[in-house]
Parts: sequence; structure tokens; C-alpha cells
Amino acid sequence: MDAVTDLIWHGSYGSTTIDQICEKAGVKKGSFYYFFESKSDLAAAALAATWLTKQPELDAIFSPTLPPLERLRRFCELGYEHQKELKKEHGCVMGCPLFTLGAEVCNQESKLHDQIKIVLGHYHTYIESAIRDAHVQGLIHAPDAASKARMLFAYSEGLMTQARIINDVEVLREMTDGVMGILGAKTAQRKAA
Amino acid sequence: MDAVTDLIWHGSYGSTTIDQICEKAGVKKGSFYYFFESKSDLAAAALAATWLTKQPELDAIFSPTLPPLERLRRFCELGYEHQKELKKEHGCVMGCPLFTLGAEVCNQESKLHDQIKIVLGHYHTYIESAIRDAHVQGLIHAPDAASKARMLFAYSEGLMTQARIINDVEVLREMTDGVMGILGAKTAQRKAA
DNA sequence: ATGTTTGTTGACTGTTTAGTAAAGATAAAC
DNA sequence: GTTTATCTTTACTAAACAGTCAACAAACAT
Repeated sequence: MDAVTDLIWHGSYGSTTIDQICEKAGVKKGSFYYFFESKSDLAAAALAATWLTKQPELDAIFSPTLPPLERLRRFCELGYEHQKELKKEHGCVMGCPLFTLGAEVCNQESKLHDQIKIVLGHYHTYIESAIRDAHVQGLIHAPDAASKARMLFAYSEGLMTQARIINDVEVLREMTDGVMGILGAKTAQRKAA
Repeated sequence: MDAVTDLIWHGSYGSTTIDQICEKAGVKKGSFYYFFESKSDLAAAALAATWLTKQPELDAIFSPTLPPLERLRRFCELGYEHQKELKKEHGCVMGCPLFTLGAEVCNQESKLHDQIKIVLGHYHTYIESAIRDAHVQGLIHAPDAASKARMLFAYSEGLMTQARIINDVEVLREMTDGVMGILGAKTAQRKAA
């Protein structure tokens, strides 16, 4: 699973072959087919496994005990730090694997596509919940939390993907300000003034 | 070129084979290699050709004779209408081929990647120019037009990609309001009030 | 008419790929 | 210690794949 994650992330789903996966994992193809029935099957399993390790981290960041805007700020900063590490390690900005992969396989590999939609939905839920809390607490004006969440989600994923395309992690430093700006939060308003 | 555009757009770059391209184009493989030296070469050429047909359209939308916010509004609405047509025709939301493809091939196919960056840069330029004009005319407060342009770009491309992933064109209807909101333009402020 | 350029074709090669199946290993269960 | 279940490997097939090349056709210039 680590092997397939690395290979897809570095290259793409389509450019990753089962032979490559097996070689990287140090496993023969027969073994592969003993556990998984196809590449998409493995990819979906790897996605689910990755999510299980990410979930506690995100639960901590989006803990309701934290001020809602602080949750979003940490989320943005974590994304930046994470990508920075990946760039150091792999030499290139990876972006959000879910989004990149989702865009690639959405019209083929429906099982994998479904798995991606589920995990992306989780991320969306975190964001929407933080926005709703922020609105209730009067920190921002966002009567339609779902709509604002879609905006934030599109922006953050778009920025991640842009960072990948131009291979520059520094564009992600704008994410916090960008998100706060979209929310009309005070930190950004103070800055604009 | 039409064939490769369709195939990549519907599926992905990696899942598109030269045989498929030739079959769809009604051409034998020998002819293909007479004009192009590889799949990435063809894809880059197709991108450049598509851009040449798009450019006049965008020049019209982003004409300096139009009010700058009107340019952006039309840009968003054109994106929605265009995707709606594509959905009718192909049965699925295609999103922005440049962005999807760019994210897929950025760590391989450097020539194609370069071509993508060039065309994406053009789009960026249109947006930034409209923002700068809007700021000068006092329609919005955006002293750093480049930064705002990056935001708008990330948001619009992110939303396009999201539409592709969830195969729903209706999320794009929010783009105009979203863009105006990010810009802090009056239309959105009025709505929020 | 004849040679030349420009393009097209089919038939081919060798490689990579997904996927299979039978034989072999390992270790726990009885 | 032998059976059984769980894995692992080797060796294979058949299809898909990229890429080549000599022969063929059409247009066109001289």
C-alpha cells in the first residue's frame, strides 16, 4: 500500500503499473493477486488505510474544543508544512492525492472513485462543521455554511493542485490568509484595513 | 488532435493509448508517427491548437472595453455554460483539461507540462488584468492584484475539478458569487447584507 | 511524362503489461 | 509428525503496446 501510494503520488494512477508496485514493495506478482484483485482494488484499500491514519490527526485539528477559526488556520498550516516536508523528501510538491487522483479516475474505476468521494466528503465535513461553529459564535457571517464550505474546499484543493503543477510549495503560504479572507474573518479584515 | 483531446478529457492522459487515438482519428499508426514523435508531443500540439481557438473568445470576454467585474462574471458564466453543454454531449462533467492534465503529468512529460504551464499562465494573466483594472477603478479593494488573481484562479480551477469529480455541473453556478465574494465586490456584499 | 515532395498504409518487431496456475515454503493446529 | 491453512514464488500465456519500415499513392512542379 505504501508502494502504490508513493508511485501514484509521484507519477499518476495511469502511469503506475502492477509490476512497478510489486518491485517497489519487494513482492512478486502472484502475492499481489493473492490479496488484491486489481490495481484499483489496491488503490482503494490504500486510500482507506491512509485515511485511518489521518483521521485522528484531523480529529485533533478540528477538535470542537478549539476555536473554529483556529481549527481552519491549523488545517491550512498543516497542509503547508506537510507539503514542505514532502518536497524536501521527494523533490517535488505532491498536492492532495485525493483530488489529483479523483480528477484522473472519475470516469473509469468507479469503485476507486467512490472511495475517493467518501474520503473527500470527510474533509468537507470537518470544514463545514468549523464554519458552522464560527457562524454560531458570531466570528464570521456565514448563514449558509454548506456553501461556504464548498468554496473553501474548492479554494484549498485548487491551491494544493496549483502548487503541484508549478512545483512550488510557497504558494500554499497564502492559504491561511486566503481562507480567512473568504470567510470574512477578522484576521483578514484587519490585514485589509 | 480532436481525438486526443476527447480521449484525455474523457479518461486521462495515462489511460489513453496511441492505438486508441489513431482509431478515433481514423488514421493508421504510421501516419501518426509521420507527424508526431510521441503521445506527449501530440498532446502538447493539441493543447497549443486548442488555445489558439480559445484565445479570441477570451480576448472578447476580457476586452478592456468591458467593465472589469463584468469580464470576470462572463468568464464564470461561460465556464458553467460550457460545462453544461459538455455534460449533455458526453454525459459527464469534464472540468478544466489543463488543470486535470497538469496535475497528472507534472512529474513526467516535462515538455507537455511546460506547454500546460504556458496556457494556464495566459488564463492567469486575463484574471489578474481584470482585477488590476477593477482596483484602479475603485470597484474593489485589491492592492495586490497578483495575489488576488492566484486566489481566484485556485478557486475557479478547484471548483471546476470538484465538478468533474462529483460529476455535477450545478456546483459551478456558485462560481460567479464565489468570485465576487473573494473580490469583495459590491454584488456579493449586497447579497450578504 | 517524369521526378519529387508529401503523405498514407499494412505488415512487422520486440517489449511491456495484466493476469493465471501450479508448485513450493512457512508455521500453526491437532 | 503430519495435516491444514496461509502465504510466496516461479514460470507461463495472451493481449496490448510503442515504434519501425519498405512499399504505395497522390499531388505537383518542371
